[in-house]
Amino acid sequence: MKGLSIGEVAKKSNVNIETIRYYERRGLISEPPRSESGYRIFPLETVERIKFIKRSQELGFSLNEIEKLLTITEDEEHFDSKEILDFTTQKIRDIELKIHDLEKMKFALEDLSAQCPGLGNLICKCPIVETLSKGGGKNG
Amino acid sequence: MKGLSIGEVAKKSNVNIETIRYYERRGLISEPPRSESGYRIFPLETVERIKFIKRSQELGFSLNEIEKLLTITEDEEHFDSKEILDFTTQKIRDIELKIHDLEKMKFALEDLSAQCPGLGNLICKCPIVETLSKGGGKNG
DNA sequence: CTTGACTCTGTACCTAGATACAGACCTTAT
DNA sequence: ATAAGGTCTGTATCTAGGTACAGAGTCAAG
Repeated sequence: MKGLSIGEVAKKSNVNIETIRYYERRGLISEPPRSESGYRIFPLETVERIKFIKRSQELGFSLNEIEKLLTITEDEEHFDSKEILDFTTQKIRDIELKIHDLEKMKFALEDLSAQCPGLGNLICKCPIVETLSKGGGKNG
Repeated sequence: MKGLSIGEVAKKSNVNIETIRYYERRGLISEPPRSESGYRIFPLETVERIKFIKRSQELGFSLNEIEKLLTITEDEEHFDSKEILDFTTQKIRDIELKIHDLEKMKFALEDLSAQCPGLGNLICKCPIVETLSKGGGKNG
């Protein structure tokens, strides 16, 4: 049999079987061909696609955003250069802001661990909260 | 009156009033002092704290993670240098991976928009999916 | 001294994103 | 040829993170 069963895809991409069916229902992955008996037969790329979806969620994107990202880069049907350009431009900006704020968090944590170099019971007060308070994110 | 009413905090931090009470219940913000009549009186920093929480969510952290982040940087009670160091080290690594993957997504989107320079109906197929497929994230 | 806007507590409800069955049907190793 | 284990559809349930009342008290302006 060429292709993967739903169980194999689940194992390889490290998600629940039901999640795969759920993504199919939502249109995040396309309906795969079926075997004689009606079993789904997934192409290998499905695993990468699901990993991409999962990782994108961890980066703070919703399934709706991810769907948009995926269709805009793949769907040649209602291809519209202007729309793609607007979308990608906005998304790139979003991503830059995310990177920017993550870097601020990272620096704050580095400061924190630098100030607590395993010395025991030293008190260190390094409020991380301020890190995101000026510039960068939507809440500037 | 020194301090902010819950409505003022909601407006300034751009969240629903109920969200603030919810965060208080969850312990993400500490219980504020009350007026004679029982109204909450929030210190100004609460606004920054809530913005931090909201932004952190957009960066892919759960409220549990955010709570940990906040308490570890502020709580001097059960201060434990080893614990802080372990936590920050891990969190810094997480953040670096996020930045890494966001940069890959960004480059993919830049390629995409570079290939579709507003020319109309050109077909461009630049699957973003592959961008996160090797190295970096938890799913390698 | 009342009218409209806020706030209080408590409880119910909502959305996104899964997960978990139930009951029936394949498949495969013994 | 049968029992264990995978899969099917359809529906119900669950968690996280809020939101929305209801009913009662509070405050500020006219």
